[in-house]
Amino acid sequence: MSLASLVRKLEQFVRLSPVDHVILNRAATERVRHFAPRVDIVREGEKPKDVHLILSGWAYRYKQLEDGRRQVVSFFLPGDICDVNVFILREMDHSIGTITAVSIADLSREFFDKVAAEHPRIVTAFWWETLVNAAIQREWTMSLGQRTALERIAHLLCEIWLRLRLAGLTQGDSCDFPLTQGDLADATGLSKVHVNRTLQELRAEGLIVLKGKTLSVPNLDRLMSAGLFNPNYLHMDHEGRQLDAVGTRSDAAAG
Amino acid sequence: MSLASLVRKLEQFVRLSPVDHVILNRAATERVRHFAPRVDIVREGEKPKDVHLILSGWAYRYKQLEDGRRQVVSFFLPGDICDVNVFILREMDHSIGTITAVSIADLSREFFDKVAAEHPRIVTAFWWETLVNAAIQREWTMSLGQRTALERIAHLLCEIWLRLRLAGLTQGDSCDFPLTQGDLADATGLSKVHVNRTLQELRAEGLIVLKGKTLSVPNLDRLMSAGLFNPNYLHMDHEGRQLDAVGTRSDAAAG
DNA sequence: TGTGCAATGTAACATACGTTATTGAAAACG
DNA sequence: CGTTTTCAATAACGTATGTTACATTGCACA
Repeated sequence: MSLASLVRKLEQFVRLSPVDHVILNRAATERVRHFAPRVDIVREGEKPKDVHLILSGWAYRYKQLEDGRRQVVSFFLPGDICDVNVFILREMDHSIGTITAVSIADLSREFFDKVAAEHPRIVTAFWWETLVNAAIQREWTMSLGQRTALERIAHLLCEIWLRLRLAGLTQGDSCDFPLTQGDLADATGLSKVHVNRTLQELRAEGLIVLKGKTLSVPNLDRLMSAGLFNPNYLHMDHEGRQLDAVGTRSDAAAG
Repeated sequence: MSLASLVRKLEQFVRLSPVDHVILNRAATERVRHFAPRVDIVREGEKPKDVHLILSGWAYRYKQLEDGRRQVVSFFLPGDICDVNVFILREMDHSIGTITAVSIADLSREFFDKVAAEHPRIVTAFWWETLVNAAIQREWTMSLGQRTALERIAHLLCEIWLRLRLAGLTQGDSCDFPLTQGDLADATGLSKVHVNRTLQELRAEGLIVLKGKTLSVPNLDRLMSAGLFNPNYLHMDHEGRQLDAVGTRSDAAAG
């Protein structure tokens, strides 16, 4: 399936060899599972067994308090890897659930060990993925702590937009957008009502067109400035790719 | 200096060999730098060169918006490692500044390459550190998105308390606490005034004693329940220690 | 041993956002 | 193909937290 999104994304950063492609391809086709929308893939408290690669569909990571308050802490889009090396932890501290129908490939510990030993470029690529995810999480901290409701939502939409584009999943100025206002509320720490108000405001200013399950962004720059969005934290920089060199040395720390 | 805190922390999780100790010891003494309080170690936009190991003192990671709004996104305590492998990124997406006087050891890319090739247990230990830091960042997202002011501050104090204790830096029920109310405000996304109000409230309920630069926690359980604190995300579990090295299943035990 | 500046403490007032409730329009479903 | 459920929209009202302002304490350093 859409292993393409993963490869496309990783190759933004590190050039992968034909052998690397074969390895990734095998990883992505060996143990595939399918899930319905709005279903849990992994639950807090479970022992993490595999790492999950999202082949298609959207999912999220969330945490919940005893009294039911719930926070979405990240979104997974096609091509995303859930948590490289989680299996070294004893138990999950959060849950992962699907938004749409989702296909995932399970990557075993053995896969990672083998990759670590034999495919340094993939290791580097996975480290990049890990570091970017950490940066995204920091940016969410920033959003929740400092940005207003309008800025938060604009910022989140920009982030999703750029990530989808990197994965090759935007068409012109629009994209699939399966999140409900409730999802946005749980992700931004706002109430559903206020998310609604804020979306109206974004619409009124012509920053977004959001109807059904489709989002259009007529002018990304304007949306970015509404969200005080600085894309540096996504580390998408093509120029940075003198890091091809990275792969040729006996490479960066392993997994 | 207090390389002890790092080793103590890592050995909670992975047993390190005598050789591993030597390696870490060398890393921690070769290139040491000292900084005054309230000074930047690294600035957003710079090219990351080394990884930093905090030998002594407190520091924080923060991000800033153009208009000056500022968010502390994490704290570094003695024994913490800043960002394993950051040097694969082209530029920093945040800054790191000191709170107290700080000593750090700079760990080079070459160090990581060598460790990756020859010291799998250290690699595992560093992965653990990386995964725990990611979990902490998620928990902050949760706090900022869902917890009330009182819960947020109580939660943060519990986290710092447990991390200090793991590093061997608590004395009985009290510890050094160099954060100002302004720091707490920037970390919790609250105003200084409201942090002050909230600290008064925590004091009034006997949950904390905070005076000068010393914090006492007379009853950790009560503070934890005020903050809806569940320590699972810190992954301090000793039982999980049947992990010696990635891929190498073997004995439990440890010092 | 003052003197100055940063940190803490309080009060009065302002507001962005939450809560509850109701309605209509889409989807999902049997 | 009607029925049920979910999702979106909007309004009225409530509150946790922000803002501004100023007084007090503590501590670095001359």
